[in-house]
Amino acid sequence: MARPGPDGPPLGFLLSAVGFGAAQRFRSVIEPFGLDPRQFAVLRAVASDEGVSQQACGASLRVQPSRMVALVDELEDRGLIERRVNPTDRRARALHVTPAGRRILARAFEAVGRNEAAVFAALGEADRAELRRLLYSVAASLGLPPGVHPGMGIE
Amino acid sequence: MARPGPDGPPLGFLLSAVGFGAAQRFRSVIEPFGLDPRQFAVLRAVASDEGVSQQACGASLRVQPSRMVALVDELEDRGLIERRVNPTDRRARALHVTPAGRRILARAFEAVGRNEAAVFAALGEADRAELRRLLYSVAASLGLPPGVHPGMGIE
DNA sequence: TATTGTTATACTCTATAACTATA
DNA sequence: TATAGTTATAGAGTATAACAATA
Repeated sequence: MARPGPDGPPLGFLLSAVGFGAAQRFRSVIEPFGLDPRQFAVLRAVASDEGVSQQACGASLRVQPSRMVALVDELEDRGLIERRVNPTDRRARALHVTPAGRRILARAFEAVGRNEAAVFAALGEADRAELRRLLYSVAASLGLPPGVHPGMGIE
Repeated sequence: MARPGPDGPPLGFLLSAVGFGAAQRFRSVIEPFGLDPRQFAVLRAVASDEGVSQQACGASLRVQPSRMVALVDELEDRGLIERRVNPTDRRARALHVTPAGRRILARAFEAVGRNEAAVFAALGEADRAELRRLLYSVAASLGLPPGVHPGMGIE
């Protein structure tokens, strides 16, 4: 919400509102798989870095250690990831995705991909590239770290 | 967070992350004035519709009635808005911005405008218009109501 | 009987800091 | 002494539903 103008709401307001809408949509798309955005992020991070420690995983996602515990607890209780002992450091837990976790993740990815296609269906190839370029520019201007979604637990 | 690709994160993820970053920035810009985004929205809405009832204001912003009470309480305690009696319906409160409220709002608007200019400084006039057009397209695709920021209290 | 504003309650989410076991 | 993980506790924020006054 910001200064109103003759040509619609301010760009920052529009950007924030559309981004929020996209996040809401994403949440609803993965909800049928029993995942919320943070759980999805952890599952995806562990899948792409098997054996990562709990706190290292949290650090890359900007999630606090004490929140990682509950997050990993839920995923482990549902049999989607495992805590294994790290032979070189017995304080740390090596996180691994189970076969069931991979199946859920793959199906969720498909649903997310279908949703992306639907949301940006009205835009042609050139428009999507243009939107990506413009968003990167704004991200840089805002000082956002690349590849990290803010608001996951640490600011 | 969604399907990773060779040309960076998925557009939906990027959009959500940048939108969140813009919202965070907005929050930090108005924070020195003692306002959070919802208070700013209420103040702005009342300023542009003097005498509006509390629940009508909440409905236009998608804020629940019981939250409007606390929200208006705070603004009233700080002398920024007033609850007056509505002569035609004594159940309703007519909301009005006080002179002090107008001063705060004007100064906050200035700060928000300066921030907008800074955030989009790297984009030329044509790029801003393009970004606006693309965001409108996505907003329509997401089914977002125009002029309303989701996440203020009712989905 | 419906509506405006209000309050009370219970619930979720979160940060903080203390604790353990290892290093 | 420092670190990985865990747990406990207290606080903020919220939705829900009940309530009083008025329509």
